[in-house]
This record gives sequence, structure tokens and C-alpha cells, in this order.
Amino acid sequence: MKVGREKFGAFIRREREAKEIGLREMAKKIGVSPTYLSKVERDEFPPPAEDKVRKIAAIIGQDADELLALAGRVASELTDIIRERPREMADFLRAVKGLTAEDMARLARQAQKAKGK
Amino acid sequence: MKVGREKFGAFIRREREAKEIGLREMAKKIGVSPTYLSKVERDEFPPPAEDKVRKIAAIIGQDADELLALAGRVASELTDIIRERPREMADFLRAVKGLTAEDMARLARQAQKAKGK
DNA sequence: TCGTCTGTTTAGGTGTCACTTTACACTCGA
DNA sequence: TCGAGTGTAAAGTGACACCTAAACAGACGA
Repeated sequence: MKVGREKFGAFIRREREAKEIGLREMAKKIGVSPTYLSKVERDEFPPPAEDKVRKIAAIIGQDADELLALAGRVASELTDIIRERPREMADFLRAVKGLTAEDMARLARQAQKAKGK
Repeated sequence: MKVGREKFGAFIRREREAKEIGLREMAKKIGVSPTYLSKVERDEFPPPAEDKVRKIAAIIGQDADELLALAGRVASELTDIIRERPREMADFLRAVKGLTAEDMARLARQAQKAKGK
């Protein structure tokens, strides 16, 4: 079940075309071959590695974390954070799982505050 | 730089021996060959796949998230949670990064409370 | 000294990921 | 009609994840 995955390619193709960037040009900026990008955009190949996804995000003006999620990945920076304190972070994420966006934003603000002092 | 990794094998060997479980017995319970487990325990092979790590954790009585971290991994369940709301979760984790254990515990409690209502 | 434990060495093996190269087919303006 | 641009098809590659089977060496009790 890779529903999220299936749409990554279609999404970036749409955004690329909206920005009127050629496939070869985009491929060059990302640092991959045009052939490969073509397959990725038609979801024949899975999304590329994290660094490539980040470059794509920058080019099409999307949030990197969001695009990584669409690619079925999580920023390695975030998994690093979790690995530093696995138990607390795991508890936390499970607790947070069902919350609304507002509740989460509130918690993030509290975290910022706790940090600031 | 796989410092965390290097110690996974040594750690589970120590715990296994403390519990007086033979290598072959352990291997059987986990569902791998004794050969493989031997190499893993001497850190000649990287830690096994997530499900195997979980079984090891259960056998030696360790927290699965902690052992997964030692194995250089994060529970796929947790990355799933992040992928559902990447922006909020990313903001949050970055905000939480520098906090003390107490601050984090406090936030987790608040999350629980927000959820409960 | 034989059988049976223990862990270890050697020597693979398969599958997946993340790509590349080469060659091709189409369209369109000059 | 040509050449310069678009995207695409087919095949292959190198590295790594994740493991296995067969054989062996040493200790230990009967």
C-alpha cells in the first residue's frame, strides 16, 4: 500500500510544469539524469533520495518536510532527534498522534517557551 | 560514524549472557541463523531488521524504542505518525530538541490531557 | 575418547535502492 | 528539411541490507 508514493511524481510534474521548467533543466539542478526524473515523475520509479527531494522542494517552492512525507520519507534530521531520546520522543509522538492541529501548535509554543528560558 | 551502532552487538550479547540464554536458542527465538546472530553480537554485521530488534528487546527485557535507537533506527510506527502531519511534527521535534527530560515529560502529560478531553 | 554442548569462520547469496547510459520518437520554428 | 528542443523506453550497475549453510574448534561430562 504505497498510496502516498504513487502521487509524488504526479505532484512534482504538475508543479514543475506550472513553473515552466523543462525536465532536463530540472534534472540538472537536482543532479540526476533526465531519464530518471522522467520515470520518477510518472511514478514508475520511487521518489529519489532525501537530498534530491529537498532540492526539488526548493525549486518548486514547497515545504521540504511536506514533500518528504509525500515521498514516504522523514527527514533524517528528525529521526536523529528521536534517536537521541527514544523513550521520551516515542511516548510523546504516540500521545500527540490524535491531536488537532491547534492542540499541536499550542504544545509547540509551550516547548519553545520552555526552551527560551 | 556509526558509534551507536558499534555498541548494539556488545550490548545484546551482555544481556543475553546475563539471562543465561544460549546463542542458538536466542537465534531460534528471533528467527535468524546462529551464524548471523554471532556476527551481529560482535558488531561484524549491522543490527538486524526492525522486527528482529523488537524480538530481541522482548527477550532481554529492554524497551523496544531504546534498543531500536541503539540499532540506529526509529520505529516505523513513529515515522508513520510524522508522515501524517509532517509540518507540525517537524516543528515540534525541532522545538523540543534541546529540552530537559522533565520538560519533555511535562509536555507529554499536557498532550495526554488535551487528548483525554 | 566419544558425543554433545558452546560460539566461530568461511564463503557465499538474494533482493532492493538509487540511480546511469544509450538510443529513440515526437514537435515545432527557421 | 533540418536541427534543436521536448520527453521516453530499455537495460544495466554499484552499493548495501539482510541474511544463510556448512564446516570447524574448544570445553565438558559420561
